[in-house]
Amino acid sequence: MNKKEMPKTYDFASTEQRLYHWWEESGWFKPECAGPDAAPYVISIPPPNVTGALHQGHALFVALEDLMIRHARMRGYAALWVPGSDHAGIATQLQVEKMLEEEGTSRQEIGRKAFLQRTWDWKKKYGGRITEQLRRLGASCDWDRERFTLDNGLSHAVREAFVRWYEQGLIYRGTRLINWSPNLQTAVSDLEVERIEQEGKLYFFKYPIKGEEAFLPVATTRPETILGDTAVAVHPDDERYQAYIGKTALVPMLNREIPIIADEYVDMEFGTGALKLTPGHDPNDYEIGIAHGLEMINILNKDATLNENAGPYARLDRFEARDKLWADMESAGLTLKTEPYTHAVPIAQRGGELIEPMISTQWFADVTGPAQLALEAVRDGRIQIVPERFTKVWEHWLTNIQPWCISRQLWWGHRIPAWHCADCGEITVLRDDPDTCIHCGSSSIEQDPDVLDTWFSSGLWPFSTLGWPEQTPDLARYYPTTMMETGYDILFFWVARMVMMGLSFTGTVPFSVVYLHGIVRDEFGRKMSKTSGNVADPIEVMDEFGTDALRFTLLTGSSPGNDMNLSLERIASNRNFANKIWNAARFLVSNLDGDEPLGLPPADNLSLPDRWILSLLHHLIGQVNRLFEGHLYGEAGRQIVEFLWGEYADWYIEISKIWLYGEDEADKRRTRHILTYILDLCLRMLHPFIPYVTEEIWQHIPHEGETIMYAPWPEADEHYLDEEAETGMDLLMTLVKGIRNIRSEYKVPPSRAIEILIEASDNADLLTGNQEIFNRLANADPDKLRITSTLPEHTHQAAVVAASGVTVFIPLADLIDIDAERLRLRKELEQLQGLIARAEAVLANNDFVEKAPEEVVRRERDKLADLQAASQSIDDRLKMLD
RNA sequence: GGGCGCGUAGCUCAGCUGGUUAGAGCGCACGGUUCACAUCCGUGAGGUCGCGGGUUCGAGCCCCUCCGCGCCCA
Repeated sequence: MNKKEMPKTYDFASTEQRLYHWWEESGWFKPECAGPDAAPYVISIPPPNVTGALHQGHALFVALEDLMIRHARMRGYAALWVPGSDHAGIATQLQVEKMLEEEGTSRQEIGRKAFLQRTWDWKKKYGGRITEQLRRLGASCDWDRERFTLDNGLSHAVREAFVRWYEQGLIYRGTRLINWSPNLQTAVSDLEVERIEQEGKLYFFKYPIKGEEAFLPVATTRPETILGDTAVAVHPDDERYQAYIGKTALVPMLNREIPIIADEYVDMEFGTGALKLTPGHDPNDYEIGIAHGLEMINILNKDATLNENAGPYARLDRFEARDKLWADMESAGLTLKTEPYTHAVPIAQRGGELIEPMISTQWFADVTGPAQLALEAVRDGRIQIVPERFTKVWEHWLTNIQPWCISRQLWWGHRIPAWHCADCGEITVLRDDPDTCIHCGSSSIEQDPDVLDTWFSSGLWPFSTLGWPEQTPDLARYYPTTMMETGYDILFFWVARMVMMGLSFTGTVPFSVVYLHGIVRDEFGRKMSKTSGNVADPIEVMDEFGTDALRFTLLTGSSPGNDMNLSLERIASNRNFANKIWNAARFLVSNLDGDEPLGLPPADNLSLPDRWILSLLHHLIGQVNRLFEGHLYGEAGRQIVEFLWGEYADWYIEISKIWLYGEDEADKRRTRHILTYILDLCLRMLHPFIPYVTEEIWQHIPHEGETIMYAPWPEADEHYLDEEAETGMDLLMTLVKGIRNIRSEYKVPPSRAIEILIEASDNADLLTGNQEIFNRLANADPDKLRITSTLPEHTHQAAVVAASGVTVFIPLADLIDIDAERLRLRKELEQLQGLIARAEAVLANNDFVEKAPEEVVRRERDKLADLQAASQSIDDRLKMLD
């Protein structure tokens, strides 16, 4: 199309938005482009929070998923990438509450209805920000299919899912120990609780025994929970405390009577060996409490002050209560000592404040059955996890699955579709909002105030976004999806739940591959955080270096499942790479003269360098396809760079100038053809990595088709593999590098053309046929380049390069110091002899010759022969100098 | 306590099913304005692949012990 001038430097800033709009407006992100018979390839986006701003984690998943989708598209799949966002209950509600607070009001004050309206307004205003930012990254999502977890369709799916599980008895309302966030005033699931090490104290005190003077020494990290104790436990084998088992203890200060029990859970080594049990406020104690049928006492209010069960300590904050109780116990002579002690305390993943375990009535999902289905799906290979090692984590978590607390005391979210009857106390759960209680017919029913865990709706994402529970055409065509690409940190939160819910509700796995990426850290491996000030904002990075540079860095700098450190230097060098391709294309374009042949170059009449570069290209294509199959995208990208920069630009383009700047039209034509062909295929392979620069360049070079997005993905063609050409070029390149090295070491000015004499023995024809390479790449003086099969004359004052039986003499009468040259050659010889000794030893080993593959043995023999020839040349040369 | 990962050049990292003399980027040293590119080109220095053992004809890669760092689960 436009063969217009290409500027000297690739200008990503003026390119990216233009191309993105063009692609999007052309409808190329839609799977329908591939036609009705194409096999589908589908990815559901991991929905970012509507409240969110773009961070490098988003940039990484977009880079990876866009790579996968673009690759699939080029291979002819009906590639569908479903975008959308997540309502993020807690995060969003917090944002809006903060806004209300600034206005001097609160959600309680304005009420539920007004609050939800405000939140929707807020969502409308800011919710588009994140998707705009995803576009900026080049994400080729089908935006017409964009979804939001709280939109009507998805809410319908949530309702259906809830009702089904309820009907199956998997969802129930129960009173259990849950994680309570006093700050957020809601329950959170086990997964939303983290543990941090905190310095505290271990408090040792006396547990009085009823009717006796004796006491049982006990240690605890949280003395205030003493008020909720319902037993004291000792190990059944603990000789110290045998006499106490079965007796009754008195809760300090309250004098409540509690039993002393024996349980093997107790660690005799820890503390005093006696354990106080607070089943109402400790997960371990809770388990023991259930096993022993202990009473469960809740001593906390929702704001983490103590309640009436704490007697005189009621209404005190938990930490005040701790101090006061301890002081009182001290006065009462019940304390023993305190010791400094570091222990792990539970904190809220969001917010970071201390979580209080407490007994509460909540909605739970018993996912034991679905978990079993999820386990089987991975075991029998219907789902493959990449990297494979994460299957172990999967196994462990799902085999130890706990009930999932799905209710949240929030307003922003899917309200639980359950109605409580004021008359009979029963619960009504229906697909449509009921007017009356289905149990007693009373109309005094009220909907449960709680909403569902955000992950409950995200768990339905792969199918709810396609229309489930309706049997839509999209659901039929694009479900199950193909690939679930996301961070390993949400394997349980999200992936496991999608698999459980997918299998449970749709009867099929929601996707067949789970690809897990790592966390993006700063260049020294620290987690990026605002407080550390080490956040590399993707938007700023894209402004400075371009989207492609960021994408390519994320893609080639990471390997599956591993964290990556992101450095600006690396991004800069990838910006340089984009510019490098740009300039290679610029060179090509400036040497075209209109009517250019496209497609495969003819296999006959090829020069040695032609055959060589085509051979390398097809090796590369084969390699890239193998790597893609194994999801090793980063390695594939790195290998393409190596080829494009290291072989194509550094060698082939330089050599091509021989023909392009020559007189022979056929040579020119052939060279242009090959230059175009190779660049075209490389651009295609790079397009999924760096979509913008590849498209922009592709539009400048001869091509077929409207957009590179739909240019067919390259397949390796074995006919181009040419070992002979590779060997020949290797020799030529080795000699050129050797000559350049001599030039550099002897400080020959780069501009000075030099005399070169080559004793080529068997390779005379090869070298003579390609002698212009020496002129162009080593700046040989064409009039003084001599290639003979026997030793040339006038070689005394010369530096020497030797490889594979070829000896290059560089007569530099004015520059050569014979002693220095001798020294240089001796060093070289020594190195060669080391290698020769090694190769000889390997080949002398009968086991090697017999057991190693023929190919490996042959290569070793060839290597030895080459080394010996080179060594011989140098040895001869040294003798000549003596 | 259980599980997983990492440790390779000064820095940040690759190294796919074990097979030539272990690579890249950045940094460093030296040299470069010839018409693709100084966001560049050429040359070079720099590694006992954490330690020790084992398997193998052959180990950075597989197995075991240990050391250091990190993560997940309890």
